[in-house]
Amino acid sequence: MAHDERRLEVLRAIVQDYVSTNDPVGSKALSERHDLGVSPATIRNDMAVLEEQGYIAQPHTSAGRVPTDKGYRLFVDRLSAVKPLSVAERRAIERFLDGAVDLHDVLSRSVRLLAQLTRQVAVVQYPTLSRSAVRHLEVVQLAAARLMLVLITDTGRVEQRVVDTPVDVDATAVAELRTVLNCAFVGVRLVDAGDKVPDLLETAPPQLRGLVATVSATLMETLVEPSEDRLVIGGTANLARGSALDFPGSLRPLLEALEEQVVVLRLMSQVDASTVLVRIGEENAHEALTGASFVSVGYGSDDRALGGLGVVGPTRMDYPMNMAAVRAVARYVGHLLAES
Amino acid sequence: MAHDERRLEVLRAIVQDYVSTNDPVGSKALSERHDLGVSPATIRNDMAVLEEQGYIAQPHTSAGRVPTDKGYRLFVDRLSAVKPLSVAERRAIERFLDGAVDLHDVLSRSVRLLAQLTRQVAVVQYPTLSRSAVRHLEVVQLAAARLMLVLITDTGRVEQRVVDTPVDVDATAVAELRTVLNCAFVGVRLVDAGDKVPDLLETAPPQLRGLVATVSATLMETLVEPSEDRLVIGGTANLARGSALDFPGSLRPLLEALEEQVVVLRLMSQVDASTVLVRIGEENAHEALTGASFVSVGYGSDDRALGGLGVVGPTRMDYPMNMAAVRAVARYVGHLLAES
DNA sequence: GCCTGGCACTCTGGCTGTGCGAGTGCCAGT
DNA sequence: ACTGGCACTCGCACAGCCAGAGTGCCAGGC
Repeated sequence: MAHDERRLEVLRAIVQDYVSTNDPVGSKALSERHDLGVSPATIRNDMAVLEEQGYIAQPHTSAGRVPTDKGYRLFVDRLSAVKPLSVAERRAIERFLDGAVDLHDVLSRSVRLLAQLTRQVAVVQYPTLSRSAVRHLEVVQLAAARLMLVLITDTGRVEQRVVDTPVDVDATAVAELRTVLNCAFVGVRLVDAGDKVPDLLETAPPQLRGLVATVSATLMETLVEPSEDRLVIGGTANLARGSALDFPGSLRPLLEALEEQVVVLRLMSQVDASTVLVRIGEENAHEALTGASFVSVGYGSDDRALGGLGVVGPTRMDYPMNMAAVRAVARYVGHLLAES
Repeated sequence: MAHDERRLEVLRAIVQDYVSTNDPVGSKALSERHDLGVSPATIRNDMAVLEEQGYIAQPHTSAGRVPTDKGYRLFVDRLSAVKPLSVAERRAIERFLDGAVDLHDVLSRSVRLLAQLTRQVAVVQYPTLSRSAVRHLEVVQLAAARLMLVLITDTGRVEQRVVDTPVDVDATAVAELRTVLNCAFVGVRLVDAGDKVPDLLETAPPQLRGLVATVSATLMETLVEPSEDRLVIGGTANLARGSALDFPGSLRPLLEALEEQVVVLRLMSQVDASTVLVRIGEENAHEALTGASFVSVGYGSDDRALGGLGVVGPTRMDYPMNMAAVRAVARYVGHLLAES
């Protein structure tokens, strides 16, 4: 039916206009700015139907219409083509990210880049420990009965813990411990490392068993506890751009939620590397994120997502652009981490 | 002269009232809320003088008076006693910071703590690399001609760099390199490490010289470049509390300045561990910080400041409270880092 | 049956004018 | 040197009003 089709076209036009102007859009303005081939009156009828179906709403009687969350959802699912980035933008990404010296550098550059590209708040998750593998384990002796354990993952993360041992340890024991640990764990996914500990206790030379037992307790704690999934956040200044308009009350709850991290981390955990995940307004099921949308995707080599990254902004955002930017940056970060 | 003294008393009263109520304070309100022993009319005369001297100003004719930056300065320098924290607060600090497992954990807990305590934006600097000493240097072989260098400082910072070598390296060379580097650098302040490199080149076994040369170039870069002085920032949500009132335009410039980090780092570089540094409004000589004050202090064992921490808030802040909190947290962080 | 132009209606936002209250500065008196 | 009194100045809040934008509905045309 040409009928329904035009109605969708009207919805698309409303979303586009509203996103770019930030004014509720009326039937007259619509017919002027878009070639819908029908008069404002007809558009009004369509709008009435769209409103009844819950895709748009009017803030006040006699103001224009505004897309609802449901309207944005339809737009994202059916009406928007992901627009490819311009060559200049691609080049900017490369220029910006090349030359990063370590993991933290890669991630903090990414966050700045993403914030700049999208003019939204950018969020980048550190590679999840559980999905990384051990590249190296280092044991440093700090004192007679105090060791420092340094874990280096294949994604470049470095984690350290201090361990107090019940008895003094001598230098050769430290060296042996290092060898034993590395033989046992290098190349092993952290998620599988737990299973290896019992074996290790059996196969280790007798004189090391006590030490290994002490150390592996701490190790397990470091590896298994996924609590420390860290986030880098940037571009919060972008929130204060159209603030009063976009976030009704204040942006405080949103800023708080971002700092809490836990909300964002939960979202990130649902992400995979192949499709861009969009959460719109109420869909986030979190009070502070009312009025906010979340565009995210996993990064990592094709088979497994090491972590996620994305942007947070008002529901009134340019979805195609944000989705494109997020995906492009994620791809590039994935490559960078794969080759280092 | 009892005259001048009372005038200062009036200024103090104005600052206190204004900070707590956020309303310009008038002569009548002053005489009611404080025991100044004189009538409003007299206070008016004093206020006229204070205004002439530039300590206070009135936003509009016939509104009360508001302290100027100069007024706050005088208040901080001469009129305020640093109020000691309550026992409960001290205990809260301990409870909050104990149990931190590594450097990042200590600092991010501190930032949260400080933000909560002061209800301002909190800023904590990572221990400056140049003032730290080498605890351990680790060399990990990633591939035949690719090494990873891991630097661990006595403050718990870990820095890593990947080095590509011109020729393949074998495992024994890696082990020797590790030994050589550690013998040479462990315990050395990073700021002094540069001088050691030439010696190292001479004393190293001949077959290692090439490798040492390659590696030390990267090493120098890591050590000397102080670019990577990192910051942890938290509590930005507190900016959005009284926002409209405290930061006239919007908080965007302030948020941008905080994310830039460079402005804050410059301030941090002036900090030492013994005195709390307060920068008020215009004193910051940075446009974005107009209307903002900065309270900071160095942390570290007594002799040297490892880094700085502080809070940023509106000039209209409770200086004594903030100064006390900042100092207390800095002390505690200093202890924690010293003993680890 | 769908689209269109016209019309009456509603509601918000901005503008103006007014009165009130808060606060000041000055002056004369103690 | 301090105090009480007084006239004056503004900003703010409130009410009333007007204009503009946008809608819904209806009757007529293709």
